[in-house]
Amino acid sequence: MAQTDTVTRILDTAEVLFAERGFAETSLRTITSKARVNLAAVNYHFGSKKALIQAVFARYLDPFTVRFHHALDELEVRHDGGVIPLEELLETMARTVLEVPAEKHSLKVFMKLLGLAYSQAQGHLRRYIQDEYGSVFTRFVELVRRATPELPDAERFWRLHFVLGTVIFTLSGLDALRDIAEKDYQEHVSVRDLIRRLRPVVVAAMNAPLPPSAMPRAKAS
Amino acid sequence: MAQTDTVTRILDTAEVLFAERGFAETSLRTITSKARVNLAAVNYHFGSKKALIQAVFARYLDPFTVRFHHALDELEVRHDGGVIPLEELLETMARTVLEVPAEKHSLKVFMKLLGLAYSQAQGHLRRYIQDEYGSVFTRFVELVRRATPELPDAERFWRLHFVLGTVIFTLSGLDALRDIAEKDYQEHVSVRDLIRRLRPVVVAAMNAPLPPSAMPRAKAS
DNA sequence: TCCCGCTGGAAACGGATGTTTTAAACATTA
DNA sequence: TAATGTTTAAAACATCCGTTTCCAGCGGGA
Repeated sequence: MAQTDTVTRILDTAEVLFAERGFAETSLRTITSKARVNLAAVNYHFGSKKALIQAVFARYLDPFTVRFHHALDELEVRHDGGVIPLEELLETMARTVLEVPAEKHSLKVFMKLLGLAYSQAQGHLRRYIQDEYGSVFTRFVELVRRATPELPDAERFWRLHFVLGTVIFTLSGLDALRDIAEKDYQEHVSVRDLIRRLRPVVVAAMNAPLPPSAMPRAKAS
Repeated sequence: MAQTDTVTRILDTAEVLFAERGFAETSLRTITSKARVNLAAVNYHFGSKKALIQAVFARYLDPFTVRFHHALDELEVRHDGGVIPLEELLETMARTVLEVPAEKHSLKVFMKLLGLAYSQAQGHLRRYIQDEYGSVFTRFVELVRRATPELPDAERFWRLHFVLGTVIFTLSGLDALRDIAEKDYQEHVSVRDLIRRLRPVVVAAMNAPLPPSAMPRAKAS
């Protein structure tokens, strides 16, 4: 290893550039020149650009999943197998998301990447994340199910994705929004401020009254 | 004009391809060949690829803004200059969004495009939309302000973007989500179903209790 | 000492991209 | 008819892209 490992220098540079411009708009030449490594190094170490993209995500998601699993284990123990309140579940998730990048990466970058993973077509990425990290999400959803027994399954499914949209959308577009907010309201917002604002909104969204059932033909149950 | 105008044939093809794969991932050659139009036609009629992208958005946003302005005019008249309830404002916006593409374009495409406009870096697009259509949004925000006087300005700003995230995120990723939902819950969801589900959630989110003030120095409130 | 596997550097490969140009046909209108 | 705007065709342009190749250095093990 030189001063810092070539591999990590590539990853550090790539994640920032990807977050700023997207995947297709970031060339390997831009990455390698800004990282001061050889162009061939990416294909040598990762094999391809797609693999680089996945590696960037893995560096965030791998520690996230183990931490989140641990946090959920702890939560289940503390509640003795009983139902865990929704607020605690959301709180735990938020805390874990905050902890992981705090170690040495940027939360902003992490969120932008998540936003990109959803919006950019990049089929391979969605599949990779689904296959590699789907199980944590499944476990979380099951716990949320027990915490909100009054919600029909389909309704809970959609609401979870509603709030997922809120979080990813807001945090991934944070810079632009923050600029407007600071200009108009002379108020500096940190990511933690945002999460504090997010909490009551998310809880209220999950607990909103059910919509009028508009099934074409009502059927029993 | 031939069978259908070359310009509209380009726009029709481009908007679908852009929505499916994103801007950078869609080449002019793909567009023109699928539209059965000459490659040079795009640069002849629009000048550049950037201008094509903006034209695709303009075809949706131009009729949207005039309709939305009219709807807001009507709403203000009906309430005699008084305060318009939040529910009616949201309802009006939803109705307008639904009406515009219904004429001859796809709502799904429209929503995917909006999602792309936010997520894809494409600085020029965000600037174009902001400059060209910012005023309607400003007017809407001002009406929402009067409808929610108890909300601090900054809080309302963030909550509006929270729900904006929910809507755009959900509707732009609709296809993927719908596939999962139908598989897991044997339930077909139309866009209108989704909006029905969205309404109580959005209202609850806007009316959520204020977060604990975490200002560095607490001030009486 | 020789050899081998790993890393780095420079260059080139093959292909795709946005754009421009030149040319000829076609349609519409004055 | 003449002029004008539109469309097609084919080719070339200049870049930029991801990827591959070749070779020089380097390390430690035989």
